[in-house]
Amino acid sequence: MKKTILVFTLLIVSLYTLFRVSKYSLILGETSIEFIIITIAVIFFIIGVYINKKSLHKSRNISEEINHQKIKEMEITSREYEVLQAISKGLSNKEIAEKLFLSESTIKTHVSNLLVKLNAKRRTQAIQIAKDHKIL
Amino acid sequence: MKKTILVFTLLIVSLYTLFRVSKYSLILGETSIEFIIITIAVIFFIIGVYINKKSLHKSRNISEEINHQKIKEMEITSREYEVLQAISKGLSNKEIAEKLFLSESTIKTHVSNLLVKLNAKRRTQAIQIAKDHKIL
DNA sequence: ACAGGCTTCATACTAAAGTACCAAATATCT
DNA sequence: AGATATTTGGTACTTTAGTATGAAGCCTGT
Repeated sequence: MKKTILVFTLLIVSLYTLFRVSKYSLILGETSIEFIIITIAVIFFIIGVYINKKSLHKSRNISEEINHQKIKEMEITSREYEVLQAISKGLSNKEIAEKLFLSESTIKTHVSNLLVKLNAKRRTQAIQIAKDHKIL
Repeated sequence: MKKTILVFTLLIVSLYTLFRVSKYSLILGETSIEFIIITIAVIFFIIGVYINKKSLHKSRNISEEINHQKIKEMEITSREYEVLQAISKGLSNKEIAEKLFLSESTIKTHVSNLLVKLNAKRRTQAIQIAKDHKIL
């Protein structure tokens, strides 16, 4: 938000400056109209590229962000989500159990519940489905 | 390539048109210099946004493209790669076998070889490693 | 023609993954 | 405090995954 305001302020200031410069130049007869037009064109071309890059960058990150709303909708609990993340990293149930200081039985329970909630038959499918829903 | 040429051609034409219009307008005294500047600014701003969007789109796709070179380096054969893709979609060995009209034994062999080549212990880990190497 | 890699498949096995069902401790919310 | 959801864990079982080994047919380059 702050950046947007800054950019637009700079835009207005540069526009105003261009007015003054171009007018003085014309009155003094030193600069040709072609030069002014080219200058303006180049400046605003660069501004266009810059703003677009920024906005695209943001929207790209948003699209790759995790959909927390969807996690709630699917009724995936926080512990289950931790297990899901571990699965996507390629860990086995035993490894996940060690990582979270739990028994393998517990992990199996979580995984089983996850598969039902994600409507998956296997953990590999769960990864795919979770990524489709932008949960991972 | 063709599009780039088209865009630059349009750029030159529009620039030339602006020259003519601005000159006539000034001579005739009908249009203010401010209006011309704003027009040019807007047009080139839009052009900047457009070109940037195009180029970013291409570069983004390139960065997310599959690293075919890496596949060769890891000595993954074409059949093995097909199996790898199927694994990442969450299919079981049986399902992969049906999809490729092969026996489950064959798929198991391919998977086993894949795990060695990818230095993975499980198929889920293979997916993760493959994505890290931009093979998937 | 022959070596070498690729693909295919089988058997026999071990290891993980996943299901079903139950039970208890812990939070959480009203 | 009591209902509810979460988290944890167990047993017993079935299914899938993965390993090891061997073998045969098929291309490809020499």
